[in-house]
Amino acid sequence: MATMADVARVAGVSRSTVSYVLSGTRPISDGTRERILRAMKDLNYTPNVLAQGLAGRRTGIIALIFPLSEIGFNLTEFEYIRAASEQAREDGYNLLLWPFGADDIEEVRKVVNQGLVEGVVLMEVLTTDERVPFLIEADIPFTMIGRTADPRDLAYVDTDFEASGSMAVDHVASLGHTEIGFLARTQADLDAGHGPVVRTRDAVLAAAKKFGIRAHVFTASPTFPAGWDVFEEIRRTAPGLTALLELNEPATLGLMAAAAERGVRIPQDLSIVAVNASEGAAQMSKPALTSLSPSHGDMARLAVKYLVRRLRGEDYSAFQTLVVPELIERGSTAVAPS
Amino acid sequence: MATMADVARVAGVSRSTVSYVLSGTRPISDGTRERILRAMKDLNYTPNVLAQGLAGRRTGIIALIFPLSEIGFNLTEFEYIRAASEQAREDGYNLLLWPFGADDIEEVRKVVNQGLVEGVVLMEVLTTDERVPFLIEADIPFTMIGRTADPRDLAYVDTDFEASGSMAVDHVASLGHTEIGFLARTQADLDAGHGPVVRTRDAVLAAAKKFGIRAHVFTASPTFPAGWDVFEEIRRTAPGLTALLELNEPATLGLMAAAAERGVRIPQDLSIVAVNASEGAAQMSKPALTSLSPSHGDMARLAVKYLVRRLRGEDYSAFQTLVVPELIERGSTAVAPS
DNA sequence: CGAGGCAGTCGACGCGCTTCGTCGACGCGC
DNA sequence: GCGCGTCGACGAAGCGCGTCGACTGCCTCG
Repeated sequence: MATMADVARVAGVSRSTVSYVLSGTRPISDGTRERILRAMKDLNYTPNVLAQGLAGRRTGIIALIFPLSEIGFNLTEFEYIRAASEQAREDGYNLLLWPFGADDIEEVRKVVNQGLVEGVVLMEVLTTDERVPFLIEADIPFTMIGRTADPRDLAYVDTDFEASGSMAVDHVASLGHTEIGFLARTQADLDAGHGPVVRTRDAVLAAAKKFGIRAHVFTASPTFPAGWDVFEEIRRTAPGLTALLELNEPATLGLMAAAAERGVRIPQDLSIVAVNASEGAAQMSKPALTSLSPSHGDMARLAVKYLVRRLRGEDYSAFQTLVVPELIERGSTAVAPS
Repeated sequence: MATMADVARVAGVSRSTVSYVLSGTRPISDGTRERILRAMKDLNYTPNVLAQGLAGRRTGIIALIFPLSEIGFNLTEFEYIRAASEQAREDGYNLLLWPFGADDIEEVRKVVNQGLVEGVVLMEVLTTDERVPFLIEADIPFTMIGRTADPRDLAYVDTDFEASGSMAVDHVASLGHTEIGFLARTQADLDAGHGPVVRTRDAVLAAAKKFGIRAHVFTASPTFPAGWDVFEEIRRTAPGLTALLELNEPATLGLMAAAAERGVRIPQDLSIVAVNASEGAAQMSKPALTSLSPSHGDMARLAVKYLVRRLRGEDYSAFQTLVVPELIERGSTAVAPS
């Protein structure tokens, strides 16, 4: 591992000169620059990130904080992580993975104080998320995937759940459905103020009211068997229900299996709209689900880009994006049965 | 951000003394230790990782290299990543995510030369994987999830696909099936020497031969529609087939949908065994899949543990684990139809 | 009673890099 | 011909920490 001193010696210049050709902070004549670059090539030189970080302030590392307690399978999370790591690399950053429970905030402070990380991408942001004021107060640059209740001047990328919910209701209303359900995740998620679930539910209920449609809310843990159970619950408590909007793919798959078992046909007897499902997940059933699917990968990439630009000193007050997904009709919605 | 010098000043000792209580390298009297620890608490001191890394040689960072080209959804990968990051944190390490194509090896060298990373966990190892000799030659400590054709003295954790394949065949043979199929992933994966697929296929074919069972190999990309297609292919080219062993959940879901459509009942008309599917994935269908499911999370955790122990200087020649999964009968296998 | 040993502490150097202040050399205008 | 501004390059001072050598008492042993 060659050091900068080696390069300087080989090129016959001082260390600082080498440093300046690397950073471009000061003018260097073409001649010396050439010599230095050649020396770097010859020696197979790569700057030591730690030393750079210590001396300057740039470490080239950003962290992705993701919640570790989630149960059930979650492709969305995976898409976030994969896309974020790819984007980070494309922007010349390393992506550190920090699995934190929403509670151990102090841990975050600790790790940040280590000086390793320049900025942070927060995912699975709650509408009231104590991590946010914490990061602000700690003066750590960050962007969010998701958003708090009032993300005034914070940088974020999120799905427009308000729009999604009302679009979903529009869709089933136009098909003539008059009694619908909304399948959320666990009651705990609702209580915790999980943004996607809460926002979508509220939008669905509001839109339903507007259309004069009866709407029920159901909860289920994101697992296949839970979906099975919730199907029974629906038959029992809302027998007239003909359309279901859902934010819970694993349970929905279970629910569809239960429906098939019971002879309830989809979409003839029951229409289903998947809100915020990834494309892949929406196509993972039979029939494939009519869905509102934003590209979670794109969202994560954008959040990383925002962070990088913020680290470069750009004004980030305008780094706010709400993605309005398109409604894609697949096979799971149809005109309401008479 | 307090520094070590601050702590020393407050505690009324020299910097080196502070350093020694941190590392425990030299004896410190209880009195001074107490004072120093108190000062650290008071100042909210956290050692600067970069400086530690520069001065000593420990950065407390390990990297997880994962392939970025994979298509389709892959819960297994996700489980690896999540579990690895959690384990790393439990062991006091930070986990860096490196999405590398199998080809851009030189990138790895570059990033390693940056001095940031102490060691590497390699996932999705091919039977012939050029990254392995590269890492050996570069003298970078690493462990693998998966293994090369001859992982003689390398540290790895992998599923025992040989055992899995033959157990799967045992199972269907004992149910009286005499013509079976093996559903792999893409032909490209087979050609590339993708360990799980190749090893399982070979084991299945060998076991089938032993039992005098006819065995066909099918390939499909890991997507729902591809499974649909492969079902048709099976009907066409192997109409007598009554059991399918698979290593491709997305396609299997599609295949099952196609089967339902065609009136082929599972398991009465067609038995299915999922090899190496995660528990969650196996339960994500109707009927749930009889499967051989190792815990991918545990495997990743173990790979990280091995790496950490290797970094601590332990002899790693015995860090080799082959996980033999149990066969769990769910609803997708039955006695062969007559 | 003196030599040796050991627990406990300090100072200084170096890890590889950034950056600020400085200086030599050159070209220009008057 | 002299002074001055510019360009290009240099040296040195840190960044926060690990670690080696050395020093100081004090205890032990012969």
